Amino acid sequence: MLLDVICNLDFHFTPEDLQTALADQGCNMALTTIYRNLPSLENAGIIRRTTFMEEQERGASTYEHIWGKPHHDHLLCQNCGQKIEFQYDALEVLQEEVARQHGFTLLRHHMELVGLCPQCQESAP
Amino acid sequence: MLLDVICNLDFHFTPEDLQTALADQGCNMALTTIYRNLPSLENAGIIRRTTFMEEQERGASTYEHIWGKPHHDHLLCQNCGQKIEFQYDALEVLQEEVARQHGFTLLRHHMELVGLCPQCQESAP
DNA sequence: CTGTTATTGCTAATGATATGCAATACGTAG
DNA sequence: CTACGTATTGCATATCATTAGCAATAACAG
Repeated sequence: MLLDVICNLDFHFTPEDLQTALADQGCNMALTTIYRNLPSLENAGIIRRTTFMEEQERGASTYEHIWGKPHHDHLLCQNCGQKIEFQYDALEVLQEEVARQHGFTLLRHHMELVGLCPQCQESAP
Repeated sequence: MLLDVICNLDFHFTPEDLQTALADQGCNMALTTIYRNLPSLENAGIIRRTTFMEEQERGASTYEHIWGKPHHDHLLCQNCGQKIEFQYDALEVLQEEVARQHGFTLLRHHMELVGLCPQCQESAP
């Protein structure tokens, strides 16, 4: 049930969002239970915790489902909060390069680009 | 006093680290006060909050002082927790490029590369 | 059907951070 | 130097996300 709801959510969600979505499906699950299950789903590679530095002051952490999706990072509008997924291989290559320069083996990364989306540039220039 | 201690700390610190460091200097400051002052220092561009996705589960957020230092990102060893600062302009250029492709004006970014440092590669291969 | 184990919900603990408020330090005008 | 208004502090307490304890229930094997 939890899995099903997660896979039908299109974007970033908090544990509470999940609870609401579950309730909408007629399934009343305690928040505790959700919190207890999220780590398993994360380890299983079904969801990923994506807390944005930019928003993390106060508020629950967010997740997104990544099952079957290719790796991506996010572009975030500081004004409207809109999040855009992108994939840019050249960036990944350069990150590898940086790691190599320091003798590191790169395992993963967290990257978040913060700016103004086209609409917000117009409305607040 | 707070400022002085911060500038003498070489690396990432939590609010509690600050309290300890202050106490070492004979200055007993309540944690509350430290929490109240950190945002000002952050707005003033003296410190920057650098919570690592990789470590954030449980535990206080960390800051680093950036006053007078050039922009940099971090390479983090997942095994020993060692943090290395780096600067790699080509990466920044590509980030700009990604933003442009999506019509965004890039304001800043948060990037954290996670891997294994040279020492930890040997000891845990 | 019955005993065993895993999962749930509820309530209460935890830990980081924020807030209310009274006490104190500070800065300035006289 | 002194009196007063403002800003800063400490303390105790609140808040909020997350976790842990535990008893009740569901799932499941024999």
